[in-house]
Amino acid sequence: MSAPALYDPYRVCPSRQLLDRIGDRWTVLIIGTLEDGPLRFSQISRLIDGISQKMLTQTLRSLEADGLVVRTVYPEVPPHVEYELSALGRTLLEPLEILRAWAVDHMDEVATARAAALG
Amino acid sequence: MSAPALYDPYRVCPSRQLLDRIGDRWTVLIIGTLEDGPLRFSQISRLIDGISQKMLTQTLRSLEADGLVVRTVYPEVPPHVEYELSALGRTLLEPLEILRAWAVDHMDEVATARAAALG
DNA sequence: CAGGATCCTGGCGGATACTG
DNA sequence: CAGTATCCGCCAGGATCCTG
Repeated sequence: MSAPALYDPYRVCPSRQLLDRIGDRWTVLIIGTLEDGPLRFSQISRLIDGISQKMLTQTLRSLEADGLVVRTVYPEVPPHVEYELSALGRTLLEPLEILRAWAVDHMDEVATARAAALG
Repeated sequence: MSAPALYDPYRVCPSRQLLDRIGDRWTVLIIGTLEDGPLRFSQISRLIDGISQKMLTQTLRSLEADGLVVRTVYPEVPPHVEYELSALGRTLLEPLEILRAWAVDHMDEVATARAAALG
């Protein structure tokens, strides 16, 4: 790193970081499950069919590091860990809902266009 | 494909497709450049510093196939091709702006949390 | 000018096995 | 229960060269 990068996408606009955050395959799904309250690791795992435990752990850790999710460990045997949205994380729910609404309203048009593009 | 996939993320919720669409590194940036009107290939290329010509072509083709962008070829020499947002594409601007607003308002908190997570 | 075709690499993410 | 550790396939995406 002799010189600063001429092009650092993370400095172009702050929304780039957000898009990286929510663009991955699991983040939004996990946030969705936590919308109604705290859940345990195994509960999230069961709610999101198809997620590997590696990716669940990894994404939860990342969400925690970003301050979007709070992780609470109850010192019991067997272990009991709960995850819940932080105040910051909850502020993200509304933008995501708006995005979801757009998808519900327009993704059939996208699907139609895509199908037409093939024919 | 002897049996249908038990877990097809594309059927879980329509917003998954949208997130795949806008989650990649270039889609939103390209849509952003087209917000104020049609542009030529080389103009977009110059506005988005760091994009390879392969990814620009590929993403534009994909946006066109999804009906979000309209591609117009003017039969001239040298070639003249313009890209602009479709009506459908323009409806996506508002949700994206809301997301961008969230990023502007809160990404510093995320950055702070992330920094604290390291120490 | 606006791409098409190729080669190549990093790292996302799945599978599996093991642990306190 | 809630993870950690390891191996590995796949492909998004960059670099490069070529063309109508």
